Amino acid sequence: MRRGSFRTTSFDVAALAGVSQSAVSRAFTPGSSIAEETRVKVFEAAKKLNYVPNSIASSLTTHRSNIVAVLLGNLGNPFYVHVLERFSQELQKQNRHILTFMLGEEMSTDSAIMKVLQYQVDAVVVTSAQLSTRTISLCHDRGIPVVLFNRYIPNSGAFGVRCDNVYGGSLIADAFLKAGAQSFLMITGDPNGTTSQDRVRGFKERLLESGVKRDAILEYEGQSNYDGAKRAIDRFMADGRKVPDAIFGINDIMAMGAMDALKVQYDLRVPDDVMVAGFDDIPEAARLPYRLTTVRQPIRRMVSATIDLLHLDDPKRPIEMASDTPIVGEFIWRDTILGDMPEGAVRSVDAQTAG
Amino acid sequence: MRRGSFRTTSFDVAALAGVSQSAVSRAFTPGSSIAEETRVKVFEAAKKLNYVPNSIASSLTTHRSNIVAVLLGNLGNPFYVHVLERFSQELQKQNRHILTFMLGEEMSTDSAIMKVLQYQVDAVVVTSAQLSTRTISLCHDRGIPVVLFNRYIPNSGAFGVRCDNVYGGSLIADAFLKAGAQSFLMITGDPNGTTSQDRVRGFKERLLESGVKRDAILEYEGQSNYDGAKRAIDRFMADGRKVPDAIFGINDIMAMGAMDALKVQYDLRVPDDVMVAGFDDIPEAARLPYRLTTVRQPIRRMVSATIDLLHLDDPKRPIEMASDTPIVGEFIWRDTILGDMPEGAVRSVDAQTAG
DNA sequence: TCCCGGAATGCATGCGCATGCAAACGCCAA
DNA sequence: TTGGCGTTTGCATGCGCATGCATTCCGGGA
Repeated sequence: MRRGSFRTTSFDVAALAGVSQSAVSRAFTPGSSIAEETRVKVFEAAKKLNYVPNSIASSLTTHRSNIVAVLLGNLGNPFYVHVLERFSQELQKQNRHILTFMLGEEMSTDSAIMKVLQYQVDAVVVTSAQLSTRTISLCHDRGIPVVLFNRYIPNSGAFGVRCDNVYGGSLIADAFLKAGAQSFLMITGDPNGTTSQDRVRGFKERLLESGVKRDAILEYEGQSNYDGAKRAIDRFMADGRKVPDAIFGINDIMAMGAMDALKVQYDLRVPDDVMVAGFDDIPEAARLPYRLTTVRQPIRRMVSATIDLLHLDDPKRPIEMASDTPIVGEFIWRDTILGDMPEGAVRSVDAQTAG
Repeated sequence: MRRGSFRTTSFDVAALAGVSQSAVSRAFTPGSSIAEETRVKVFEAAKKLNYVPNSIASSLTTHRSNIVAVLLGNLGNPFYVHVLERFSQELQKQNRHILTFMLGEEMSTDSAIMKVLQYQVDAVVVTSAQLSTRTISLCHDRGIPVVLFNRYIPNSGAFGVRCDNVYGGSLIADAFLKAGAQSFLMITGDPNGTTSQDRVRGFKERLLESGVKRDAILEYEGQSNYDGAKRAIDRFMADGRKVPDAIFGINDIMAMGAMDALKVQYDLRVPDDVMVAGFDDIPEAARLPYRLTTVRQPIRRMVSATIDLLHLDDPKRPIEMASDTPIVGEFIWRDTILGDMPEGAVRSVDAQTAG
């Protein structure tokens, strides 16, 4: 525990530079009142001693940690991997960093939030997870903004950033209808997630509106990942159902799982034997064997919007209820639906850039 | 800034419980000397006030943050996504959490390490990134263990946890040879990474030993992700090369990219027209359209070994040089190499469990 | 020459908790 | 009843830095 070699503090630097500890602190604090000359002296001394300011100590006085907690529920869906990557890049630009919490059997959302409070993070982003309203107010009481990414909690007063899933679902329905589909299968994910619910609703309602009969629309549920979709298709086939004209995978990774199962196991051609569409436009959906028609969730814009809502630069601002205006996603036309591109769609050869 | 409602401290709890602040602190510190009765009183008061201990303040005195920094270079390779997930789960079991650093153009490894030092993390795990030996000793000087995951730095005195990549490469070579391949293409990744280098070396040396002529082994380099491999194949084809008997993708995601390009763009059948193998055994490699023959990196074991090396529970222990014994991976036999399974291989229908 | 104002600096203190030390307490044996 | 020991408790202090306030310094204007 020798001082000086083991744990260098601002006092050590101050001594070497011949200034006070406050000066050292000021030298490392942008915008504080210090002469350029002094700053240079301090930096030189700091360099000699390999001094790095201790942000733990700094957080204790400033009440800012420059850490944002991100709760992740399902990295089995690459969408959230791209989201995480994007968040990290954006925040790092602002000299902020991410404390990750992987939710799962061993870590519920609420227990994660308790950890989050301990760590005095500046804000919390929640993706693919349920959250109780009580938990949210626990954060708000401490002045910690919480933003829900890609979901919302009805009647909770807490909103978030998301894509217009209902509208997106209806776009897929339109495209299938235009291509002449008459029987439909939805492969859905977590039934408690508003994301899946809304997409289903938008899709189904549009079909029904257009005169499709209720029993021409089937719904199979699976875990929200590749294998979940594959298994849903297996169950569908095992039930002896007739192959539908069109399958809507509630998200791209599930659409991909379904598509592979159909092609490899059941020897069906896409889109000739069965059409497929997904949702998200993850970069993987643009890959050669898929070329999946989908609705793009604009990751970059959504992440930026989320970070804006965090008010990281303006912590004293009271936490407001974000306006609940979903972002409208683009319809991305690729190769898994027959016929011509509908009006308003985008023909996309390339993947959405995640990086 | 009203006290009590806005920022509840151990003093507030102490007051309500009718004990001293120390008692509150002890109540929340496992193993400290406190009567059960007192602990209960404290917990009750804490609950009433929604008190959560401030781990920033606690870290300041204990010099332990229970945070581990993980530097990630390339989430474009799902291998590292699975690794991150696994690390997070393992550490969360120990009540520790991950501060992520995404390396890239805007964040070099060395600048990430500077941040890491600021945050007083308990340890650092580095994946898919170069690291200067000076940087490593900067951490060691502060008593922060650094473990390299899946790479090593020759002659640096710093080791890490990795798979025996040379041996793994030779296993692939053997399998190709046994299947009668005579011409070979390697799709390689980052030429500075020891991982890619070692796999290439093991593969190539075994081929040369077995009498394959040097000009029957080609090497095309690409970015270490799906598209990088696809583009490498495109270049290979554009160069007018004859399709080789066997292609070794230096990791699974590149093998998958290569395979898709071959099948979809060049209408080749795998393994009939060209055999393919990868490395890692990411869960994606087991998917239906790939069924990729590969060498498994045992993620769970590797992550556990890494965490052990961190000595998180025993911080005073001097940082030792880890023994540089690479873990031997299993050869996973699936469908992308012709003929029979070589001795010692494992026939694997299922994916490696990442979770 | 003197005075005033702004910039730069240092001093002292507090952020919230952990912990060494001493005091207080309870219990049992003598 | 008393002494002694082990267990609990509280007090006081420090972790490393940020910051309000007082002080010093310096230059320019009168």
